[in-house]
This record gives sequence, C-alpha cells and structure tokens, in this order.
Amino acid sequence: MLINELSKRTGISTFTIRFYEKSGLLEGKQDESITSNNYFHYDEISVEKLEFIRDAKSVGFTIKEIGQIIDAWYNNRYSKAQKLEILDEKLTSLESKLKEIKDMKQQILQFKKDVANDQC
Amino acid sequence: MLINELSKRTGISTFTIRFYEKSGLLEGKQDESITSNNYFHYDEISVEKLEFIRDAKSVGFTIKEIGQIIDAWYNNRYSKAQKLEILDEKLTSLESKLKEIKDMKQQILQFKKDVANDQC
DNA sequence: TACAAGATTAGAGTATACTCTATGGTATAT
DNA sequence: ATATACCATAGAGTATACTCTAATCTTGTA
Repeated sequence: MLINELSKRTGISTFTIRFYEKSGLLEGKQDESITSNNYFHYDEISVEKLEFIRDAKSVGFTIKEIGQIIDAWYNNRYSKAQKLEILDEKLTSLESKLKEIKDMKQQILQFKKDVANDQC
Repeated sequence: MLINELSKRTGISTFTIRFYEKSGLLEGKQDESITSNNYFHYDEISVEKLEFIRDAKSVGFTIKEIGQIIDAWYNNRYSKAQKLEILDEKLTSLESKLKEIKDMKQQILQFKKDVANDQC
C-alpha cells in the first residue's frame, strides 16, 4: 500500500508517518520493477509498527525508546544479548509505569471523594 | 521551605519548579511580615504536587492535563460538577493506559521469546 | 565586613515531536 | 488533454517542556 492508505488504515497523518520514517521507526520499499515513479510501498508490518508506536507514546515512551524496542525486534542492529537487555529494560520501565498508574488511580479516586464531600 | 530545599526534597531542579509555577501547577507564598526580601515559601502540599507531577508525566500526561487534575483537587477554578467530570475523564484515560501497558508487556514478552528462539 | 551561597525576574536557548509549505513529478477519471 | 488527486524531497514553522544566562538583591558564615 502507498502512504495515503497507510495513513487511512492507522489514522496517523502522512506528515507524521514520514517523520517516523526519517526517525528510523519504519520504512517503505520502492518497487524496483517500476521505473516511472519512486513511490514507497508499505506492508502490514508498517501498520503493526504504527499501532505499537501510538500505544507506546500514550504511556510515555519517547521516539528514541520506541526506536530501541523496534530495533530489538525487527532489526539486526543489536546482538541477541543486547536485544534481550533492551527488552528487559523496557519491561522494568513498564512495571514502574503500571505501579504509578495504579497509585494515581487510587489518588484520583480519593480526590473524587474529597470533592464529593466538599473537603477541598 | 525555600525553593532550594524544595528542589532537594523532590529531586526536581529549581528551574523546572519555577517553570511549573509559571504554568500554574503550584505556588509559593511570600511572608508578609518580612519586608527585607521577596522570597517565596513552599509547604508540604508543594512536595506532594511535585511528586504527583513526576508520576503523571512518566505515564504520559501533559502539563495541561496535570494542571486540570490539580485544579480539580486543590483549587476552586471549577464547579463541583466540573471537578468530578475532569477527574472521571482522567480515570478513563488511566484505564486505557493501564490496558495499553498490559498489552505492551505481553507484546514485549513475545518479542523476547522471538529473539531467544532466533525468530527475527 | 567581605564573600560565597542563594533568592528574584526577564528573557534567551535547547530538545523533542510533530506539522506544514513549496516545488515538482506521476496517476487516473472525464 | 486536462483536472485533481496523489507521490517525493527539502526545509521552515509550531507546540511543549524544559534549561540556562544575566542582572541584581539578600542572607549567613569566616
């Protein structure tokens, strides 16, 4: 599929997709057999990656961190040991985010009680 | 306490604390009885707020969103109904972040398996 | 009393993550 | 054929969140 379809499939603008591509998070491929244009083609992996990027961003991961995770899975920039190390590091980070979210939920529930009881 | 002590207590730089103060997330008070200086004094609520800000940021909330939560609890900018609405909205947002984190954990565990089995 | 440490404000500078404009070429329906 | 819809690249512009500098004043210790 071309970039416009990828954008419609994921709800992420072509501008942003190109920005992510420049940042090394995904890449389209040019069809060597077509000489009339230089259009890039994207596959299902690109859709998968963009959905992963959206989720990762919404829980506070940076582009750089997301790039590391993607490289650890889809690319061969790292050794096997390095890949496992990066993934473990992200798992640890997810664990602390999980705890922070649970704590914050309790805190906001308490805020709600305080507001309901006019105690603030 | 003065800003330097607040910074040491929370591990957040005075620059950042001042930035948060400008952004309306917390505020120090000047002591009216002291005329020789215009130093601002901070209390335990400020410590509490800064710790909340750090956690909220790490799970992807923006300064603006954090400001809404703080206003809904500590301030009187909103009506009771508005406060409850804002807090409910943030709870919903926390629920989806919770789900995304759980999904991402599973996904990264799968990535780890794939890497371990040389399947990528 | 001198001086280092710490306070204030205003405003400049930086990093990250988009978001858009300009320019020029390609594809497709009428 | 031509309109309009889409593709590519380069680079400018914007929003957010810090991060720091400069200038000036106050406080506390030697």
